[in-house]
Amino acid sequence: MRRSREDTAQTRKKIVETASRLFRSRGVARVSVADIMGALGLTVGGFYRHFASKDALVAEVIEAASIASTSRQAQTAPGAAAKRRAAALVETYLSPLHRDHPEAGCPVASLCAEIPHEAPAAKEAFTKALQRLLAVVAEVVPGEGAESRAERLFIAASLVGGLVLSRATSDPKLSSELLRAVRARILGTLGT
Amino acid sequence: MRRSREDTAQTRKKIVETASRLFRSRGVARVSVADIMGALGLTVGGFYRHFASKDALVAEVIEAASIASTSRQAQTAPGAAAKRRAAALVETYLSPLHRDHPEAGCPVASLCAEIPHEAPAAKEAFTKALQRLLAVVAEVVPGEGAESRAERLFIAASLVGGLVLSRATSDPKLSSELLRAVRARILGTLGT
DNA sequence: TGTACATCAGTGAACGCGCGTTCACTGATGTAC
DNA sequence: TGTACATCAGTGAACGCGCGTTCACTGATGTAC
Repeated sequence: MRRSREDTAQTRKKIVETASRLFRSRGVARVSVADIMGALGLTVGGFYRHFASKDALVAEVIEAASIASTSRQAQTAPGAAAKRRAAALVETYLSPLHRDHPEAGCPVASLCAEIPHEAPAAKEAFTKALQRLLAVVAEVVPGEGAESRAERLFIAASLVGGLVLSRATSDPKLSSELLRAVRARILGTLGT
Repeated sequence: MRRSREDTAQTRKKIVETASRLFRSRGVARVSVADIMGALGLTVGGFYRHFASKDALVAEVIEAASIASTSRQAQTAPGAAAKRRAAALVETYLSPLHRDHPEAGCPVASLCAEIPHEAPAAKEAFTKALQRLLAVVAEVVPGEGAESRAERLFIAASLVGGLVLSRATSDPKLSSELLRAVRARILGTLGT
């Protein structure tokens, strides 16, 4: 039966949040619309009152997860100097906690290899998510020139590459070694 | 009807090669057994004369693709000095050609984000593939100490991260910018 | 403010479809004598 | 070397299953008077 406007808005929000966690932990292709609705105690049919298709949800989820995770990151140690905050960013991003909890982590890292096979809307949402990640890095590695820009692109690539590889490795020793090495080297690059 | 031993061996080899291309370009979850057999002009049923399951094929494909792509890389400029060869490796790995042709490229980069959701055998095959990639980097960035090891892990993470992000971006300018920046920075790290 | 009615969030069953896997069957290949 | 037979690579249809999406239906909510 019909629900109140607040209930409707809340259901929509819950669908996005649940899908966001599921997509990041299990991948877009491995999570069905029924999985998402089932996790909320709802049935599949109702999904289409909120979204035109699964593809539409994917694009919205990427944006929501990206905004949530970058704004969380941007709030870390707001008063501190750039270098100190850079160290905090790198240590958080390449932590065992982040590695072991993709469902609450950076969507750029968890979805990057799946994106080339997704619908155009998802690719565009991902590109914006990557730009948001670059903006977070920019708050911590400021500078106007091409050199600073290149440094930020490099740091973003190293962060994502380090995290993704540490997650994919079945050897726990190699996995922590990767996190440690990439952390240390990025901080070295920054002269910290 | 029954085929000769050579025919049988060749069919098996073709299944692995075709799956290898398809998995790298479209992802494991998005390629069906029927897709692979169909691409060879065969029917699905015959697949199970060669492999116990799709999972078994995935593990074998990761190994085969990894061996093929690292041995190709190891043969580049065999006589040259390490630094020269390092530059060649970085430029090949982070080239627009490699970005635009995942089906013939590094399986570590094309499969890394899908691996956490695959069967254990695939995860182990991937870990070995990553170790092979590290061995290729080691030929070009030699050294015994923990520092050299950390440098190689960092380079591998940057290479994979740079390639994966350049592939996932729908903005062509950002994509080439990423390749260029990561290339330049890795070469800078190596003092080239 | 009270009432009659239109709206629409969510249900639950159904749709066509493609998936991984199985299986009885075929006939050329390989082998034992 | 020649022959009789067992083997098995590949066929094609079928299996149960889960997918994304649709739809007639329900009844509480929102709205128009």
